[in-house]
Amino acid sequence: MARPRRPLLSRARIVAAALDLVDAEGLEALSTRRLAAELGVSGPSLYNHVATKDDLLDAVVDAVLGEVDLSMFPGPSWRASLEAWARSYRAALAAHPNVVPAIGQPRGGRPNALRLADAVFGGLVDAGWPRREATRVGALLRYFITGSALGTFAGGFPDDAAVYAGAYPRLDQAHLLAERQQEIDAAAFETGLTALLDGLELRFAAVRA
Amino acid sequence: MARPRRPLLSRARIVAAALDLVDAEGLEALSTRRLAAELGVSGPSLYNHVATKDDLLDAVVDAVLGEVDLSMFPGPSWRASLEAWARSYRAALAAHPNVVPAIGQPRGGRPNALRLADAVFGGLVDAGWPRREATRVGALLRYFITGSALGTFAGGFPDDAAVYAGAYPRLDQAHLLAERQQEIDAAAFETGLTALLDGLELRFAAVRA
DNA sequence: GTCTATACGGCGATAGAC
DNA sequence: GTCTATCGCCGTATAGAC
Repeated sequence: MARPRRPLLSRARIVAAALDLVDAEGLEALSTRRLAAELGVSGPSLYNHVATKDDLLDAVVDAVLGEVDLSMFPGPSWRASLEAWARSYRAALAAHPNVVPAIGQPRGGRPNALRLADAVFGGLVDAGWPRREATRVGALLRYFITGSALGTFAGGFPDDAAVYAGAYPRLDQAHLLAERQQEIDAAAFETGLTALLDGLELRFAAVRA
Repeated sequence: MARPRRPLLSRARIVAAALDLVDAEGLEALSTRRLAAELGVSGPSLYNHVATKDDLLDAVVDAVLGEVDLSMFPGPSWRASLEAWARSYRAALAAHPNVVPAIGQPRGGRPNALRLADAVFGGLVDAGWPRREATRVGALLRYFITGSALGTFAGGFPDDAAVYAGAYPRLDQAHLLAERQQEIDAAAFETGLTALLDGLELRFAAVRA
């Protein structure tokens, strides 16, 4: 084959297939040859639509960010909007746990990351937050949400807690069991989100006074 | 050369050299061949002391966690201890920014991660937090700190903000400049830490009542 | 402009000699 | 516990067919 009458590939199709592959088999399974095979095409063909593998990975991450619901902005209460957004953000990452480790290697050029920032910033400013404060609040919530996703979905303690018995006197076995980790993470996210929003309410009052 | 009379390598020496290499040239520069060359040895020799490259990377991350100061536990005030710990944690990550993206791929087996968890959990319990709450508080603070490090040290928006002019109506140019990002991140960390601790004080009062 | 085939250098990891 | 040799995979550059 040479040039087909209609293109077999497109950036969108490549990114979608890459996300499917990562979801199904993990980040390690994403190689250009493997992905090309999945698309019924030869390896180097991808490079007509994608600059490098890092570029592709960035696009995959951005596709996940594109699933974050932003319909809560604008809303009647900045607190309620932020809370809904945080849960929606976390849910999008939870839907693609294998992608989560890749959020650690950003290279810029993620349109949906900016779309998120724009919506949150705008919502906060409309609710009366000073612009500089709104920037910080958006960033700090993102820190908490992505950090939580990383802690939660990217693995953690090994299953065999007995190895550590005695070495860490304050931790009991419950902390070290992988099965327990999931419920700890869910509860920690909820507790942290509430604490963060409570603290931000205090700040909002102080900053408007 | 065959077997030397005294070992040329040790796990500790390998991990230290790997951390130096990553600090100096970034994560991508860390290959078994390159690291071996740095140690004056042949590539496969490393495998006598390290199981896989992932094992090595885990050990490098754990070495950074080993630099986190924990002397604030136990302390007179859980809030002050937590605040000092958060800053010390962030400082350790800031000292090794190139390692930060690797915290997203944990595989377990990081003794210093458990050492941190043990100290924080113990400090909170001693201060009167119920055990289940203390577990969550330790986790949620870790989320915020690591998420913040990732957002801060692992790169972000591209330098050329003009590209995005108009597409994201609520963001002004200040958000998009890389130089601004550092001060935004520092301020967001401080704001978030204060909000989190304020919110946790409310929770502490409620939980003890 | 979009595909194919081929090729290069580097990678993580193993096998076996000393 | 180190060496050398080697394997199979990787990202991707290049050249050519249509």
